[in-house]
Amino acid sequence: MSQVAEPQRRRPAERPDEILDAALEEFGARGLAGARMSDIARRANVSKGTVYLYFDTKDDLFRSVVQRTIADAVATLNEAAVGATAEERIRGLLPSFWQLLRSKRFEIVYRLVYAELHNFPDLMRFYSTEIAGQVSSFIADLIRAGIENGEFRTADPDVTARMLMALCIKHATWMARPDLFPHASDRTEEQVRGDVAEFFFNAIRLQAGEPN
Amino acid sequence: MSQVAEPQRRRPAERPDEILDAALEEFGARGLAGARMSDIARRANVSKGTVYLYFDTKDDLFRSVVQRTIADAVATLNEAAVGATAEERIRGLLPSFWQLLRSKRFEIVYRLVYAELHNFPDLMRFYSTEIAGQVSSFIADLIRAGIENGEFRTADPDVTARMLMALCIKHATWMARPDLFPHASDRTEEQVRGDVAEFFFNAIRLQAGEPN
Amino acid sequence: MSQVAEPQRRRPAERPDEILDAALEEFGARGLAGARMSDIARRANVSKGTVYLYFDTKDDLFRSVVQRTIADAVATLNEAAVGATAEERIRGLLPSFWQLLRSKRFEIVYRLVYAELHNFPDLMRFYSTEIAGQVSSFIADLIRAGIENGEFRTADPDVTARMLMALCIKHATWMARPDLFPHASDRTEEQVRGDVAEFFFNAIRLQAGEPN
Amino acid sequence: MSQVAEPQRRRPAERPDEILDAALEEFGARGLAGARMSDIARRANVSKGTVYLYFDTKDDLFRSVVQRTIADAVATLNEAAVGATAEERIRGLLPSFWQLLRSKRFEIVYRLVYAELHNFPDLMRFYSTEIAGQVSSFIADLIRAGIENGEFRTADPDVTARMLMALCIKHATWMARPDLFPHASDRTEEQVRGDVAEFFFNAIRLQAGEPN
DNA sequence: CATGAATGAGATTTCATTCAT
DNA sequence: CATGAATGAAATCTCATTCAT
Repeated sequence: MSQVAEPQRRRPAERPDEILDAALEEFGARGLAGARMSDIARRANVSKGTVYLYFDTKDDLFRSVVQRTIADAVATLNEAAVGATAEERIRGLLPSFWQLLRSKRFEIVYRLVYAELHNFPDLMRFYSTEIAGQVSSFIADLIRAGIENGEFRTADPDVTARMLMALCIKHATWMARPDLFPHASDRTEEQVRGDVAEFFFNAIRLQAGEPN
Repeated sequence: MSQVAEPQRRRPAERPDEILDAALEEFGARGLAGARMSDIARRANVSKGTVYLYFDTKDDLFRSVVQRTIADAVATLNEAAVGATAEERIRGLLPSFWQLLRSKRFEIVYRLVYAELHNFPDLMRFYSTEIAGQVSSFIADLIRAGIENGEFRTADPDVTARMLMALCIKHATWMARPDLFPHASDRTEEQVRGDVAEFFFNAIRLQAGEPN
Repeated sequence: MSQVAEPQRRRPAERPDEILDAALEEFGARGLAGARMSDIARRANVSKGTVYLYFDTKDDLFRSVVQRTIADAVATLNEAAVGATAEERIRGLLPSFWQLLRSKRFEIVYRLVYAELHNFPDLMRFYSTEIAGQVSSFIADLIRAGIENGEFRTADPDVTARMLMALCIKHATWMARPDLFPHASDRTEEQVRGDVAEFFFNAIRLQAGEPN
Repeated sequence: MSQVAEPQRRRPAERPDEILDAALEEFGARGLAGARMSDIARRANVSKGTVYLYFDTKDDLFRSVVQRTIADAVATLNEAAVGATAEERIRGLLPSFWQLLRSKRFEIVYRLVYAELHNFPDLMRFYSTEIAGQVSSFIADLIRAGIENGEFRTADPDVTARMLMALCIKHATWMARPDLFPHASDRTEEQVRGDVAEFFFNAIRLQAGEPN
């Protein structure tokens, strides 16, 4: 009888995630110091007090935002790279790596990491081992295999892996900020990805008749 | 309404530059919102009020810091790239480009630009045309020449220029923050520069007997 | 970034009014520029921040102080002026007009209006139409009636209304500031009011046998 | 030979007056607290330091501004009031009194006195005895003579003098601020002065056949 | 659990005043 | 005498954090 359209009251289990989403946006837009707890709360549709129910301080919230995204990103890493040749396996890996780099969430966190991780040494360590380390050695392994089976020119696999990462990360950054970096505004997402792959394999592919 | 000032002892024309230097450091260490005008003043060995003698607001100071560095960087661009072949000319250009990227001042401003230029549309335009645009087309011209004279594989010169820039910028970034990006901590500055050059020219050099 | 707040103890709806009262006092004592937000807060028994919860800026607070008092004053105007003759009706109006002029709140706001309304054109318009306009034409109407029924000498009713207002306002001002204007320090409130009324009616009363 | 159009260098004797003039304007426009020493200096075409050569503090400058104007005003008082009857003598006095009240300088100082003299007890005393006292008793004397020679109705001369002052001051104020007090915007300066005089003498003139 | 009024430390900015030149 | 760069106390305003309800 008093059951009249009394809308959603609470969904406690989702609260923290909603707050983290809101925080990601605000930190992304204003930076750590510039973002306001009250704006984060408003964006998450909760009161200021509620944020403090789940996160002790602003720094703690920031930490959680970064950590969650890093963890998610690492999970993405499990994508199997399949294929007959090393090149095929690497080509298979690229789309999901690219997708990660181009996701809004990662774009923001990458920027925050770059700009603000100074004062969070623990987060810094976490980031550098989890992301930087894992991806790098994953790719390096594929390259090493390609060198060993004669597909690729002899070179330091780690060094070469970094070349690929540099190309991908920087181009993804540029695509994400056409305002700041209008470099490639004439090319599509797919074209850019193709450009990078072509360039990369041109650099490492063993040419016919070339001694290794 | 009453002070016991113990005022100035010199009045050098370098005041503004000293303040800009101090501001660069503080903005670099804490970001735009995080840096305190009082710390900037102290670092510049002047009082808080003096900063406001030369810069109207914090934002204005930030603007000036970025602008000055961009202007300096662009000036660096005049380095003539000399050499007989296109490859030689590009190799000649690399050291000064690399030096710019690795300079403390540019590293900081690049980070600030990346993190905070959001709210400074005019600066954004300035940056993207001055730096991004100029450097990019300068390199593209060299590559185009190399393609035309048969040194390099046929490819879009602009696309290829961006490959070089991506490799250089990202590796310079990594070298500047070994804490965050410990990728290449086993290699020296020169080795990294050599790695990048080798990789780049392998990708674009026209192989003997390869049709173009 | 860390506080040991020892916060609120009640949350009455009267907060804004308490702050307005405190602000009135401080603005009255020191003027707009001279009053300090911290003093206003202390006088209202709230913290500095609380004032900003209700009023955006100092100017906004000033505006509200003036506006509230003007609105209250205008409300006072509804006092019906009753009596058989025009003179009786005017005499009936005088006490409440006088009381308004002599109220502490109005005295202060009148002074503030006089000294600071320069920079608040909207408030200025509000004040001049609400107060100056309304009171003036209200009195003029009573005088016009008296002229028409032969009680008063023929004269411009608006001009005559202003004579009454000038007498009342200035004498009220003098009574309020015996330090600055020691003119009438030998006479009581009631005597002054009587002096003004006698003088005024002597000026406008049609003498027996005088042609009109 | 080097005597080329090298403009006015200094006129030390006039400096203090120029500064006082500038200060009057600024204090008038912004109030005591709102006026800035630097603006006063600029308006006087001198440097900030120069102001302090002549006046110890801002308060001191304010004091001097007020004092000079009061002294000038008092000097004006020496205007002899001549005429055969008391009414003629009073009518003769009115123009110069009105002129004083309507002078820009006095208008400003009167406002400053009203708004800011709080914190200057000595100035307050000076003002109230010099201006208020002198003018008041000067007029009262004329009225007393008129009562004694049968021109005016019997009344307290001091009380009656204040009536005249109230009428003049308030109307002058209104004329000076047509924005704030648009009361009499339809009447000319001369009309208003005539209105006041007519009204005043109607109130005090002994009517034919009226017992005194 | 959730709220949001209240707090107050601290940041930006202003400006009267000084004094080396 | 005159200057104006420099000072720093003090004012306005912000916002992370708390806690009574």
